[in-house]
Amino acid sequence: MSFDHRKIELKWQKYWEKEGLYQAKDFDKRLKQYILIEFPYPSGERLHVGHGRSYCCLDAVARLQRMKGRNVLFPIGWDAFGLPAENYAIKTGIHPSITTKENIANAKKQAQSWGLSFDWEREINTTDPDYYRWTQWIFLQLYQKGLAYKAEIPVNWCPKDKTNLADEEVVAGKCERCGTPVERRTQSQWLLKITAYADRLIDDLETVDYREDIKAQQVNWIGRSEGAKIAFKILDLESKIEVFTTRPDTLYGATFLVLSPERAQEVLGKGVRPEVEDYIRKALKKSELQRQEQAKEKTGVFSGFYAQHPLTGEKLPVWVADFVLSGYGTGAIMAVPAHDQRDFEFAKKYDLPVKEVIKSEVGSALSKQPFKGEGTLVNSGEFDGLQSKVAIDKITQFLEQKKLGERAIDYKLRDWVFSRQHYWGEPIPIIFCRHCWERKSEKEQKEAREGIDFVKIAGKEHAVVTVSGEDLPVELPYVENYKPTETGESPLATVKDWVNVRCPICKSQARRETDTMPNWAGSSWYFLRYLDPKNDKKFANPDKLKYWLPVDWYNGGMEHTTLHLLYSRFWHKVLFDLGLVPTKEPYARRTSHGVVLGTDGQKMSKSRGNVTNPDEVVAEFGADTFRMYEAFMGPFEQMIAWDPKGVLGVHRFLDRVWKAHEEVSSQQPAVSSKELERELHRLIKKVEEDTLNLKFNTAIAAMMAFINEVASSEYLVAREDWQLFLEVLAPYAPHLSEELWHDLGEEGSVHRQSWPKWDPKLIKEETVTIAIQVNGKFRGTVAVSAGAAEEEVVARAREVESVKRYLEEGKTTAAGGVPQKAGLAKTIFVPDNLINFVVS
RNA sequence: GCUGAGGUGGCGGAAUGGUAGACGCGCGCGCCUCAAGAGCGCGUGGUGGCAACACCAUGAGGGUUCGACUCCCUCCCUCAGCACCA
Repeated sequence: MSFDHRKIELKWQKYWEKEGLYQAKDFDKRLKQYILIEFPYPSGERLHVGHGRSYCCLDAVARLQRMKGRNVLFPIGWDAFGLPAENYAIKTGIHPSITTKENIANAKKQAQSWGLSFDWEREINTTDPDYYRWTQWIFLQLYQKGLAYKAEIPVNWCPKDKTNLADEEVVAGKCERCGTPVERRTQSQWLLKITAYADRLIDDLETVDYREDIKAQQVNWIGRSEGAKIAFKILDLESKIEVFTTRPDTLYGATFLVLSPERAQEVLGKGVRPEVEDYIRKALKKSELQRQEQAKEKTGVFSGFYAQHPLTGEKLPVWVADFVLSGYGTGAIMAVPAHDQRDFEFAKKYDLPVKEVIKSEVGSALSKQPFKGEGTLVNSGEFDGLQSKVAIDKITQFLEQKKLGERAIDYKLRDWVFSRQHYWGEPIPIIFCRHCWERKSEKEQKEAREGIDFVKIAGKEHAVVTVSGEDLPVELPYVENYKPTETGESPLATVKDWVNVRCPICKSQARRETDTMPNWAGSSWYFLRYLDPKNDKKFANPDKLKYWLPVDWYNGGMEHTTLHLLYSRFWHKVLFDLGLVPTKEPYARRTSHGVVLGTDGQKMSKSRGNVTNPDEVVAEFGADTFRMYEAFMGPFEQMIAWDPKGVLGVHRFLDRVWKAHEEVSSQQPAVSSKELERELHRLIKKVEEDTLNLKFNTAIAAMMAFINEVASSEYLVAREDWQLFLEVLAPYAPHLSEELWHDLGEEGSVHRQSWPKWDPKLIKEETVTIAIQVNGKFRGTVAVSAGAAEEEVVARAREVESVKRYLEEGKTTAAGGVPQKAGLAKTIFVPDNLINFVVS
């Protein structure tokens, strides 16, 4: 008969909670193991099967590690600031703090119904003032270190969400969240200087265990390239244009310069020809997306100016074109049409000269396409004949000597735009004070203007003053209207008695920063707060940080590789530099679970109607079935479709375990067969190894095979052996294994047992089946005692009927009936495994 | 274009130098049953053959090896990330 999960699951969940089974102990002598899953956003949609994949599988790991004697920390919390709660509030008028609370309560109930072994004592919530107090505090550390600054910059503006976005949040020119094309706007924004950490964010990847593609994505995103900055003098203007290139070896091939529209405006000023001004104005109005869409056809305009080639002195025309990006390098390039695809296309279109300076070995057709590779320099004065690699060095050196240029490294990574003009986020703990500004000496004001310590409000300069530590948190005030504004001003600006505040320094009337932090702020350090969630003196006790860090295993979604993962590594490194955390890297190991697709193989979405609700699965089949299916459905790191039939298969397995238990416990005293004992010990080894190597699917497959074996052996299993099996099952099916464990009359929890030790002697078979090959082709098997010598195996194998005829001299082989002489050339013998007769 | 991961039965997938297809789904046959959509048992890569058995088969082609899904080379395709990044 089938077991009734409803009768057992709640019972054991309550029991575990009462026993405090999953509480991590600070400073315990056992080896620590910090297992982390990305904490969920508590949305109205509840937890979905994708959360289940991550949580259920890592829960099995946590449970296994506990049984292996580790002091396991497996925490959870809520990443609760963000737009959905705010949008919901705008629609319904219900305050986000209320919906957030409800959503958390619901999600928590779900997580508990899955029997996850989280340490609920350490639960955190990023919207809790006791939590975001420290988010604000860390922001102030960044500010004081010069890593946070406010600047007028072009930002990515989403007209639908009415907010600006970090570069990382813009995908193909569209808002990552809602898909609306992003506009360019100039706004005063807070930025975090993540670029200062670019090198370390790349280099330190060497020290951590992340999957290849995760590392590659981070490296690509940061996009470091080495080259040189070279200065070109503009004739008739007292200025220079600096360009960045990774190919100084092609310098002699530069036939014109191109400025981005943004840079052109700066360098050339107002007095340019009308068509140039017109081009610049139009280009600046284009959105990111428009620029990308028009990328196929390059446009540009001659500026009317010429620059001087630093080495040849030639007159090079200066063009303005929007294929040159303002945000990369210096916003200006030297165009080498002979050796760069884009420059080539541009030169062809506007009939600009193409000058070959790199000869390829195979010869090239420069009339049709540029040669982009490395080769030997020609037409390059004294550098002729050098190889590209050498020339890059020599030319750069030469430029440095003549003070015409210098070695340079550039990154695709931009500083992180950190302020949002929204309600539901952490207030940025900054105050702007006019009086403090006026009190400054002229020299101080000049320094401030050159630095970052001032802000213009309504045309007037204000000093930037930090909220002092004891005034934290700056609590988010209650507002009537959460709606973001068209102007991009935060809704907080309307809360007059919150905005107007006494300056903490001079006590005069000042105003608060009304922007809030992006939803990535709270998640950038949450794994630290789990270590000491109730500390009201520090973000965490240093000794606890020392004991628990780094996170041993962090699992989460691939979509966070260039967002959350990069941001939190950055914050951690800043904290490390401040001596506030003991490790350079937060996460020793990072894995990513594959996305769970709908039953139709498409992304799950309400509009497609292919969403599986985990609660329904749990209600019908139980948490153990749900958990095991999540782990069994396929390779953990691979995208995979939800299959209701597969759920059924796992459920049948658990039924068979239940049945086996009844049979086994009614047939006592029984003795396990040698064969079964061997299988059991192999199972222990396999489940342990596979679980730690995230091969959850094969771990479960092995358990299934074992139960099939038990059934075919008439359930003759010794009670001790059955107990071992229940212990092996426990990490994956915690409720059922606990029920059956107690049914055997055992005291205490199965989850408190130590993980069974597999016996290497038992795993070895007494008799082994040797595969027999002739010329590498499988022809039969022979059973011999383990460790049998080659001579014995050869002798036995030769007698096997299916093998014999391939070895007899002068006999005809079956293949095509061609007569062959079978002379034995040699034999390959792999002990306890295989014998291969090589016949000529 | 660059970077990364892949390509194995009807399907999800096992096996990283040694008997390809574990385990699950599906399908077929049988048992149980008034009857099953439940359960149990057996079978299940393809081709030929009554059968024993043989041959073919891991995207394509080549190579290394006694032996290749696995290692090397060339090519094709799929997925993911980035992309006018100079």
